[in-house]
Amino acid sequence: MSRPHTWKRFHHKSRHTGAVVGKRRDATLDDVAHLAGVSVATASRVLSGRGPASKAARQRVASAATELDYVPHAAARALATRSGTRLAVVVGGPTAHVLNDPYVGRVLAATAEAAAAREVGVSLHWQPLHDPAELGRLAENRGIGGVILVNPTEPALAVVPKSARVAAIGIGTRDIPSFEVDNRTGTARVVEHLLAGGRRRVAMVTGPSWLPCTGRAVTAYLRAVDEAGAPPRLVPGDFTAARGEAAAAEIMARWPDTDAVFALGDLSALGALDALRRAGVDVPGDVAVAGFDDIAFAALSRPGLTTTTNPVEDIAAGAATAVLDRRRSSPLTFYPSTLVLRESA
Amino acid sequence: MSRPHTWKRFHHKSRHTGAVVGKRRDATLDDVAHLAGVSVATASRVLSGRGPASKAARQRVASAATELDYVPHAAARALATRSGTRLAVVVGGPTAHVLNDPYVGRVLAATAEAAAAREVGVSLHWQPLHDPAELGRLAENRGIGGVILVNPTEPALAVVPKSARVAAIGIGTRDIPSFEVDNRTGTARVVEHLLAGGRRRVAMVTGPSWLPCTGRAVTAYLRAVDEAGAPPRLVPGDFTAARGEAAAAEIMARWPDTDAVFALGDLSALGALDALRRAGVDVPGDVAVAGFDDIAFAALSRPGLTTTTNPVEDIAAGAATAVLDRRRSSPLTFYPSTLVLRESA
DNA sequence: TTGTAGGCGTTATCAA
DNA sequence: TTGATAACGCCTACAA
Repeated sequence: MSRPHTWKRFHHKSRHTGAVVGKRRDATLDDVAHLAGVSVATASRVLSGRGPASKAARQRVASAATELDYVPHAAARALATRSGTRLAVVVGGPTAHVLNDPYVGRVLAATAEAAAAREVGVSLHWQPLHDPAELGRLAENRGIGGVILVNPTEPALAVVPKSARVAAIGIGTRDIPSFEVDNRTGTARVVEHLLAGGRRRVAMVTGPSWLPCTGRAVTAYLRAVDEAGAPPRLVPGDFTAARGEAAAAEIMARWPDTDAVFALGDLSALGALDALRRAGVDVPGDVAVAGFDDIAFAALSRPGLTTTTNPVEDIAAGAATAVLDRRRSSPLTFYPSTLVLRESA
Repeated sequence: MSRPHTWKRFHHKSRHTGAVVGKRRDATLDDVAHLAGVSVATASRVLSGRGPASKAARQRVASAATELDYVPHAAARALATRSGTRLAVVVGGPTAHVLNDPYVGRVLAATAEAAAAREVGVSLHWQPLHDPAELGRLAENRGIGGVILVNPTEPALAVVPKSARVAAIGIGTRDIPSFEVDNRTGTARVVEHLLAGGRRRVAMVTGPSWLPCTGRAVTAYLRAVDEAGAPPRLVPGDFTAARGEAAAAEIMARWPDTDAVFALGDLSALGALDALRRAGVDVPGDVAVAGFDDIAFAALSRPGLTTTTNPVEDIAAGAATAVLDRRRSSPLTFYPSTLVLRESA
């Protein structure tokens, strides 16, 4: 209970008054253990939550820790536990330019917040399509405690070691839990809304074909129009505004009687909307336009863009906490996509 | 040169062929040292770049390291060197909502990329205005190797320990190097462009008053209009589209002969543009509108928004590398703001 | 210029 | 349930 050697008592209550205080050594596990009158081993068990500890010990260690304002040293813990010190966010895409996508920014910010709460950092990486070598190297990196795959491709999923702590957004496998926008339902809602508004010939501008979620949305679209006895009208897209413009022109040339355009991705929808209006088409009078994602500008465009809003931050946070807490989560978690009605449809 | 004990030779060339390989222990400094035939100390000196080492040793260690595909264990290094394992991005603002700002996403993504190259992670934090206590705690956290302050306030700057490795974006001090958009020049360019286009009564919608860069831009605006003999017309703003709308109404009510509106922040500019058009004002015929920042939607709006583009990613990367490399950089680095001409002005 | 050895702060093993 | 003690992988006096 008492130490044979003198112990430099460590105590600094209410340090953070806003003023710059003299730099003092931060509290260490030793400090906590001594203040609580137990061994470091016991203190460690209590604070890390693993291993046995008596009610009494648990109590004393806990109060000692708060008393000393103890914060575990992340690096030391990572070293001892071989757990890695950061969470890698790996984004699949044709070029490194995807890292500048606002969507990636949202995912990264939410991930970083969740990670910060657990004393871990985040790093950002680009995963070239069809070249998963870099991903393998990343997953093996000892500094990396977990990986969040954003829009991975099949080959990328295949190369991730089964041992790694991984979650995915966009598509997963049996071994890799994934956190998804329920864009099947989201798409259905949009198409149903268009049909309910009296539109009978609804065309769809898809997303890039390599993106798994594109397939799910297309399927949902085809099913919805089929059930309504409406003709399927598909045009490939890539989420860009430019492609949306071209797609709209293509649609009106090929099927002049089209009365609604649904684009997977708001940028494409806005591009289509713009192209239609420039061509003298009244939106939503002649043709309704709807998008997907509810980016900030959807509310700012004139007319406002009817679209679907997705809880990207929740999804990213879910994936991050699943990885960080090593939770064995269900292989597939869907987050609801909600229709947002504006003037365009 | 030779070890007394048997050494489990560690060697795994070309592991990363894309296939899932059997998990093998990663190369450690010991492995490198042995392969190079030197002590760990020497290997460490060579690889960390500090301390003396003979040409020969340097050479052998280097090739051994690449041969073994050696990557330093970030946690171990951080532990030994007390350097921290992640970079904190701290964003000042009225509410935690600022963390969802696309601008923050850009900064974070660029920072995370720069950090990833140095085996460190990034975490994201909100700094409430006028309550720097949390910042002090953060700067003391042993896990944090550096701090990047985004739009800090004066009290926040004051509380950062001088010892900490800190850089700022938005405003700095003598001790805290800052990396800035040259929005004085940027503002001048915009106003000059408006004047050159024949506009004589240019109103400005400012940014939030607590933001230091707002002051710089306002000063530049006042100077530019003064030099042209034009009347100063200032209306407070907060970067939001809603405020831009209200500001436009305010401007036209107060100074009906205004022929140009310059808003600090594209969202406000777009809001103003929208309000003007709804009020039957022709843009740019009657009134020109210009913004600042060149957000994605500036190009998508109709008419396209004339604005200024800023190298946010470069700025963030500059701040990050300055902190990570412990570079003693000049106290103030400006990045150019470039005029982007579109239809609105 | 080099090597030996002692931390850095936690966790985990193994007796007690 | 507890407490020594040996890792964990790297850095760095210090001595050679």
